[in-house]
Amino acid sequence: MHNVFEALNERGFVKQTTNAEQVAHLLSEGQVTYYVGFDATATSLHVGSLVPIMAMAHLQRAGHKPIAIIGGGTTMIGDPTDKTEMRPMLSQEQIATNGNGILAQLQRYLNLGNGIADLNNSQTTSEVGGFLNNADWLLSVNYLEFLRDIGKHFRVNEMIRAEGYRQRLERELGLSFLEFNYQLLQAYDYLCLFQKYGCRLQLGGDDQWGNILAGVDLVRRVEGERVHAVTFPLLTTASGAKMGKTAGGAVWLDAERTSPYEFYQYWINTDDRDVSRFLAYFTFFPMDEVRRLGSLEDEAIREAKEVLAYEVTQLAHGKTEADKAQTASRAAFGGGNLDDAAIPTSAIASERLETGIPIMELFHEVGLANSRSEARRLVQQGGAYINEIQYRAIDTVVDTNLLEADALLLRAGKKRYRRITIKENQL
RNA sequence: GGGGGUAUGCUAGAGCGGUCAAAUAGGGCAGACUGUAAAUCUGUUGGCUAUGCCUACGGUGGUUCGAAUCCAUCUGCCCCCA
Repeated sequence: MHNVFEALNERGFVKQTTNAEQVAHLLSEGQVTYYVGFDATATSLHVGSLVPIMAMAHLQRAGHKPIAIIGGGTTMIGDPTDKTEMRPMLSQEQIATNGNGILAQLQRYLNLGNGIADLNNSQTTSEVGGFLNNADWLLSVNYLEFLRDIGKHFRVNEMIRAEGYRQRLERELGLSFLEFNYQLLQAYDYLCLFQKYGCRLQLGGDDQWGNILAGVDLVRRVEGERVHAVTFPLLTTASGAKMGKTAGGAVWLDAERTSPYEFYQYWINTDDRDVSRFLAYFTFFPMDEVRRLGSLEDEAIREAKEVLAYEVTQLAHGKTEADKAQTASRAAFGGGNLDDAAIPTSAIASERLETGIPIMELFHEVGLANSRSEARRLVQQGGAYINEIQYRAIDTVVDTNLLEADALLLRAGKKRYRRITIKENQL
């Protein structure tokens, strides 16, 4: 086994470790079971989760065994690190549903075994990996036992020294007892995973460092064993924005929420300064290649962006979708024709077009504007195009005269396209 | 348990009882310039059947010709004391 830890480090995945040498040693000695926790608040992960996912994938490729857990139990509490708001409490069914969606996405990158998608019955992991819900062990926890067996290992004065909590306290934000306990539960997860599956390495975002360390300590105190932790740097784009956020909200891995085309576009629009980092994180290219692409400058860097976008899209959605997205993208921005483009399409009843649809209404209806007023502004400001012809009159009515090959190509601003097809009269 | 403070649009944050759909900044969107980048400049940024109408300034109820602005009460959050 070559040294995966070095590889991860080189790619920028490592922010903090319990002890770099020991972690490297551990990973070079034999198969290591490692785990990462994922948020189960939605049915889909978004691109922010790609960092842990890719790190897990690198480790699995090196022969180690991944366990992904979703926080069915911890979601019911709310993580204090998420300072802005308490996470919504979700029902167990909801979490299970979300979990299934998330598992499907993880499986594109990892082999988590099979037969464990059923979260009601997830207490097993296969040879290659596993997917667990921490509700399995947290829900049955007895408060008094928990205090006695787990709680006694935590020192409050130590806990409040942790950055996350300290900030909360110093900035006078307040911290509920409920939130305060989050750390114990997360630590308990690690202990359970160590006991049942021999898990010896936990990975997570750097904001989780305190919680993860608590788990490391707990295992040492209860079992007298040394387990490890590695955190990832928290990604922001060069312009300071949170990774994976765009105007339309988060960039999801689910094709239903974020189409492969939009997904591709997100990566194409990467800030120049981020290209090389992102190639290291989000593709499997050897570092030599990453460095080569990352060193491109000025216009040539678009080549690197295209490679990045294609690769990431292919990983998330498969080759077919990636090809389609790339073709569509090239056509839309390279001047080619758009006929076979994978541009989001909406259908409109033919009779409505015969009557004529006010342009504002059309743009609003297909989702290129959030309201008619917004559509009106779009038109007035010269951002509305139909078949690449700009329309600035708000009283424009779209009817069958504008059809080209039985379709309309709408464009809002420079980048957002929507194809309109005709739907025959409804039955 | 007692006392005090605060609650505004996506966010932060102004706001004399009328001229407040609400200053300003950030963010978003559009335009110009570009490389589908960044930076910069300009415009715009609640909704609608649109020179007017509706909904909004934590909830409810009052005072008033008129309230985001005053009063009462409820709720949330914060601070001090216990």
